[in-house]
Amino acid sequence: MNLHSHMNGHCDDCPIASLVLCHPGEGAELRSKALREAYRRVHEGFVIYRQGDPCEHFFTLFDGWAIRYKNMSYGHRQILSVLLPGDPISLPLLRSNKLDFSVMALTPGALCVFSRAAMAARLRTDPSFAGKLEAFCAREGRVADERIADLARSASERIARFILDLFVRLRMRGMVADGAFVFPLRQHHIGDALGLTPIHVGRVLRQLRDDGLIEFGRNRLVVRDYQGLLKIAGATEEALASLLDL
Amino acid sequence: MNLHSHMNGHCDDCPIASLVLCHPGEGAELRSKALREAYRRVHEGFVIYRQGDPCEHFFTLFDGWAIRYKNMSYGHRQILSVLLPGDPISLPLLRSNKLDFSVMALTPGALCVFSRAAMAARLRTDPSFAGKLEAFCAREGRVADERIADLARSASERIARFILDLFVRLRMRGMVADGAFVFPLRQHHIGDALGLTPIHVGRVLRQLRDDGLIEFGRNRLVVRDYQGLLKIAGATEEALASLLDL
DNA sequence: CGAAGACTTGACGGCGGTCAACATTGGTGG
DNA sequence: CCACCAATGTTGACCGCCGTCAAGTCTTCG
Repeated sequence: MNLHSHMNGHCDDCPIASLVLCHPGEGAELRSKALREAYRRVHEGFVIYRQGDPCEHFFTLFDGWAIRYKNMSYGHRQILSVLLPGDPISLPLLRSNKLDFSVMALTPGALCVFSRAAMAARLRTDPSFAGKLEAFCAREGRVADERIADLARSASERIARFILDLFVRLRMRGMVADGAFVFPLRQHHIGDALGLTPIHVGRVLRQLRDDGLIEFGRNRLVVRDYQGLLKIAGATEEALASLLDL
Repeated sequence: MNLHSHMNGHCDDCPIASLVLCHPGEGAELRSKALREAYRRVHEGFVIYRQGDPCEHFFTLFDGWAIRYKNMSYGHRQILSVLLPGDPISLPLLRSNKLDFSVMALTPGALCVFSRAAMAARLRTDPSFAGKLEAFCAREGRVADERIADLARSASERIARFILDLFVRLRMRGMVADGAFVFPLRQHHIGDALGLTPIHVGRVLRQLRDDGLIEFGRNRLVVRDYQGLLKIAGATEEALASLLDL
């Protein structure tokens, strides 16, 4: 069975229901509130949303990887977060039709598309949805605070954390097998996310590989020594996990 | 008239009503929803909330400066944001009774204290309050994204931005006269906020002063060349202002 | 007057940025 | 099948921003 069979299905059958904000919930009454307007495949490099454009839709990334980024003064771009299957493209889209950042697909993938107006209406009438939205907002706040704390961390701490964050989030989604997962990011993406040059990212990754902590090849990364990475990151397993709780 | 006369007043008479989340709004019906349970003065250094403690209250900082910070591995602390009069101590307190950071008063000040349960109830029954909360959340998200973008900025860019942010926020509150404002932060606070050492903060501040962009003395800072600071920060006046829109 | 805290200054060193050359890979068209 | 090119990653040399350490000044406060 292909993931994309979801295209024709109802939200009730969503294979990642437990991860997403948009799931209508249990019960016949709620089921009628499955508001998905469209299922849309996107190709690698597709700009899902462009900074400043008006937009009347809300999206959940159903499949593939995406980045949320800002264009900075003189060409540089800052990656604000990496989006994985199940992540909302942007919670603020529920309230505003314009955003301060862009979102781009990094791999072929798929979106579930909702009407902003319908989501706003559901927010008013469905208390459990409102509560879920609050939980998602709170989590985004915790994650953002941790990124701000990166300001005082060294390159290797930032990179170890970055890898661990993706590792844990992918593991929640069942996308890790024996420490290994698909890894479509280039070194310049890691640099753009962490404020480092791709060259220095390469140096640190090489060091981590030489020390036996990770392995990587084309489009693939393996976490070989989880505890060792945690130590370099200056983090604990519990701290990492609680960041992502809802 | 002393600011603290608010202690005895009703939220209707709040002098910073336009800035705050907690204001009950217009009309007799809404006025009855002024939920403030207490007005509490705090001294310099008072820990308003300690990371991880359970808490059944929600707070608005009514007067004074405060910092929101995390204790990091080995003694260092990361300042996540500087709170000014009118700012909520923490929006996530509306949903969770435990937070991942602490909040401390930097100067003598005052809090308006609310019951979390009562605020949650108001959130369910008052759509305009829910909308206002969404707006505050969205703004915090924009501000956090800008801090994350600091990862790729130099020390002087970060510091210029930091000063401009405080300048604009204080000006909104009528706390700037002729470019000058009270500035209770020490250099080590700026360092803890931006991931720099206090020594290097001192170097950059001295440079900014020597170039005629700012002046500073004990507990006071003057923005002498707003445009020059904007240029160093790599920002525009509009970008700074729109960050803070509601 | 003594002590603690904040700021300044100078010397030194390392982390990470910059630049250039080169290897490798994958995609495209001949 | 091969030539070509673009994108990615690797390596090495060099350097500058910023961290570290230490000494000294000034203010504030007990």
